[in-house]
Amino acid sequence: MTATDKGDTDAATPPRRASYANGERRRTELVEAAFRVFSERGFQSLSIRQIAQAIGVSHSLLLHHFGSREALIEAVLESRFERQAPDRETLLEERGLLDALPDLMRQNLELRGLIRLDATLRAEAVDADHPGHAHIARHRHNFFADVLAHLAVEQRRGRLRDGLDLATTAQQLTALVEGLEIAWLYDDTVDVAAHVEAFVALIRR
Amino acid sequence: MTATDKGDTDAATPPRRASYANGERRRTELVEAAFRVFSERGFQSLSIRQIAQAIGVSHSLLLHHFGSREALIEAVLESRFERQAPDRETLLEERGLLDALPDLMRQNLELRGLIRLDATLRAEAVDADHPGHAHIARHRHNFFADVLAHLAVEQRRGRLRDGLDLATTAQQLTALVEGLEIAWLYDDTVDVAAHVEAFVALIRR
DNA sequence: GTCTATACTGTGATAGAC
DNA sequence: GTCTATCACAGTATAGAC
Repeated sequence: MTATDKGDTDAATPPRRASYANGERRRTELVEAAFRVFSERGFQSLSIRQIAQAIGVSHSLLLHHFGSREALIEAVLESRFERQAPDRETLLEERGLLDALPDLMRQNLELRGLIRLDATLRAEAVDADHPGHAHIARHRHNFFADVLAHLAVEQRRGRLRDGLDLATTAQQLTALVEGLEIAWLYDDTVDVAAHVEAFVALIRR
Repeated sequence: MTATDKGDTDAATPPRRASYANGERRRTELVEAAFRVFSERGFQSLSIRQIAQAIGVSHSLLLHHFGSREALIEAVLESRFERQAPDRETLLEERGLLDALPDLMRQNLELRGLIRLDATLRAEAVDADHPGHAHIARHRHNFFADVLAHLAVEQRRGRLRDGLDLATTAQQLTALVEGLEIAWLYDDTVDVAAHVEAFVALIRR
């Protein structure tokens, strides 16, 4: 990450591990470069040639490493989720999803391009034959399952309203989060976190 | 429509109104044909050439009448909203938005392709320079304003929970509707109408 | 392994013939 | 009004340079 990385074996010549080919390293670099481009400019309107130009390589190189434009986008998405994962887990365990969610969303909204990417891909990948369909569907399902599990915990602790249908509530919360992202993209004065908080207050007893 | 077009002073064949050209008629036919295609197959994956083929005309003809693929899509969307408008107004006035909304959504979901079109366009037109941006933004804003107005009425009648922030609630309901459409597109067992109903119950006293 | 040049097909759009 | 070229650009695939 940092340019000042002196420990270890540091060198002008890249250190290689046995099992990882250099290709892996280069690929990661390209993913991060593309990540930066996407965060600023989104990806929807960018051709693979434009992306390559912004990074400073030929478009053929990107194709060589990723195989297709979609695969490149997927790789960037994947890295994005991984990057976020550690914080996410900590927050969830310490404070519970319902309380941590607003902060999690506040944090996400710092990367406008990425939110746009999520939202666009989500809508676009609805078709089962879209290249990113499986990836997005899995991600959505995992989020839904997380919400449902956390709701169950909250209910067991008696912190939810009586008579609440958990599956319904989980579905509502998922839809709310996704819908609010769109609303925020159209008007960034929309306070996503506050709306999520208000919903949580609504289902608490 | 007419192949026999000699001169408009004398020719008795097609009765024309002064301001409406025949082109208007043809355009409407094409919109309806495209509407049928979109309803079944969506539009995301269809090129303008494929749309033209499904209708049985050349792709240039569509371009001639609409100017661009986006404009064609917009025209179809527009006709769709107009088609729905009368029912909508009646329902809203008779029963109030909060109660009518679930039925309205049930009705909409009969046209899967159109819902997909709405959802996709909404995400895609987030960019201010997207051709459909103004159209979608206006439509979203109108819906939000409608919801807000109806909530105010409900509140005045004392039918809402105490201490509810109407702007927040309106934003939540809008996001919920849009988010649930996405959820339903990924899994059509999701009961959109029921979830909306449950949310309404949550904010009622 | 890393990278570029180039060619192939399909896209949205335009110009002009009938 | 409608169609047939034709355009520049897209994503992709391949061959080959270092």
